[in-house]
Amino acid sequence: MELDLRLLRYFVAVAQDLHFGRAAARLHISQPALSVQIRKLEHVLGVEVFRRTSRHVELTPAGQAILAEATRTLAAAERTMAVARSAARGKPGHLTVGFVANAVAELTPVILEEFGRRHPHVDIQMKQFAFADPLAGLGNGDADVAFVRPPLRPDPAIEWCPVLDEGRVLILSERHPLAQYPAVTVEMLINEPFVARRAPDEWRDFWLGVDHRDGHAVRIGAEVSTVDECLEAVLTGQGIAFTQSSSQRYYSRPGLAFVAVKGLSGSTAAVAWRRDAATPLVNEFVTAAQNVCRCHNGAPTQFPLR
Amino acid sequence: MELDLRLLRYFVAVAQDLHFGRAAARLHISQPALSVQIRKLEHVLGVEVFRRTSRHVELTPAGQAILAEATRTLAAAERTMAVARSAARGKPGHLTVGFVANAVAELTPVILEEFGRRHPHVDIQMKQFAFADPLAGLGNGDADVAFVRPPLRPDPAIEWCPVLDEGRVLILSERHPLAQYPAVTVEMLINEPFVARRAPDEWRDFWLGVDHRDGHAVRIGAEVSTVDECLEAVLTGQGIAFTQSSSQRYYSRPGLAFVAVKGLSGSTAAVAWRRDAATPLVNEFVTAAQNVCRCHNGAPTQFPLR
DNA sequence: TAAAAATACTCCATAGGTATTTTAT
DNA sequence: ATAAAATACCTATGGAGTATTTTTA
Repeated sequence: MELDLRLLRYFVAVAQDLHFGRAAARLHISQPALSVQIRKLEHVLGVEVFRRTSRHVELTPAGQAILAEATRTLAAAERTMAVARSAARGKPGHLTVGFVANAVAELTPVILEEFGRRHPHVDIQMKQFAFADPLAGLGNGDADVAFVRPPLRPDPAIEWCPVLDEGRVLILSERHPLAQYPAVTVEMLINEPFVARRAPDEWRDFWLGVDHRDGHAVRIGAEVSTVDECLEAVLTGQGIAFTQSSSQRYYSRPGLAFVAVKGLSGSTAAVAWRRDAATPLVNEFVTAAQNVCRCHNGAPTQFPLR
Repeated sequence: MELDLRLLRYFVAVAQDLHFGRAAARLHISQPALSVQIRKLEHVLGVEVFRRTSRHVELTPAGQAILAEATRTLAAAERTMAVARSAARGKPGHLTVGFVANAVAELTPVILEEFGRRHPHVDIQMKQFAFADPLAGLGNGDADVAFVRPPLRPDPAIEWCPVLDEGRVLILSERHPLAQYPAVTVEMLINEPFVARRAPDEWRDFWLGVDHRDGHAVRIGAEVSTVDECLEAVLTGQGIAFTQSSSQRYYSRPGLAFVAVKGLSGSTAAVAWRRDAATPLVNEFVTAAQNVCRCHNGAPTQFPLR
């Protein structure tokens, strides 16, 4: 019997949820169908990948090792599709650029244009990633290069260089009492419920402003995975949140208010890449990003807080 | 519709043969089934991958770009299977070691033992490659590290370090008149038919001794892809061939004679790896190879011609 | 005109659905 | 007692086979 990608997709889904029913729902198939396919995968691979009871599902050690490879394989397949799409558009080259939220804001199109001028034959695919993956696909090869925002878990395989420094501001419903203030302090927000980003700890904590709370625990009003979910939660009054100041220009919408926060440290946006996948194209892209950033008021670029 | 590995396997097979009928035979399916599946792949990818008439099949530019990615994807899948097999044997680590012919001869088991002593949790899979791939799987990720034999086409992604130097000798049928000589010169072989290895030019030419023929063309008696095919061709008198002298100890068999060749340059065996996939395990393996090679009469090890 | 790819059809293996049972907390 | 995974059984999509037609060098 032969391995096929469907089995790997199903495996990864279950590994993420550790729950057959929810994974099945996410895959748009029934739970029994998923159970059967996972058993088939285990037969093909010759190992149990999950240890499961009716109450608990967990990866076996073998499953953990296989998960890493399965993820890479699926990324390679994704890449094959991406290259095909590019080729279909008559572009022999291809570069997938990962990003989170609004990438490097106004600099994004400038960098793409700069790169495109030098490499007209390369098709660029911008691919957005949820907060859960602050490395924007660099971790498993889903992206060749990415616009990310530190803090990132230190990883010797990943290299990055800052492109843009900007402040952080508070977003809240315009009906919230604090929305009237021209500026607030973090102390004034200690007891406010926050919208938390579902992300690795260092990232989640940074955006909750944990370093500025003097050890006070955070009240969590909602958990979100994407920018739009975050704004939705803020608009419906489930909580408030910090965001990079460029959000004012990218995500402004009726009912949403932005307020300056005194003393709050800023956010850096950076271009990042894998050391072990630094192809000439990737290097060129990084160079383009650096050039653009140097042209805009020194390096890295600073946008005024409006 | 979703991509699946079967389509990629079929695609790669046709791309190799550029002939639907022969590829289908190699895949153990019928020619119409293969035609249908390739069309399905083209539909999934959204591009024509082959330009074909009833007389000619060739890759389109898109097909070429996609072929490279498809190969990588299949290699990743292979690797997933390999890791699963290792995990099934209770080994959390995995390393695929590519090699051609008899690798680094007597040093091979010594290196494996040395590495195994330091990394008992790692499962090593030795994988042999035909002459067509002198990089022994390093090119597309089929191997993590490999025992190869220069000359290799210069490739900035590949690094290697010599492990073993040995002479080259002549192999021929023992019924061949020259088999009686204690030694011969290349001049004596100018008009002899040779068994040629199906391999990239630089490799093929090296093993035909082209550099020692003063521009004289080589008569080709047979073309072969593997060591055993080569020996078979030599035994049946289709031609003679040069080989590394350790072949005498690894491939000696009834009817086969080995004769020294005066003035013929030697062959170097080396350990090689990809710069962009130099994981700690790979580095450790290379180190083990270097240590072993240093322990055996200086570096690289020299075996006497017997 | 001959070799090879494409089409037309038939069949069956298997992915996936629904209904139900088993199991562990 | 109950949530969740496994089993049983059924349906239908589509992969592969054989026979045939179309195409081009």
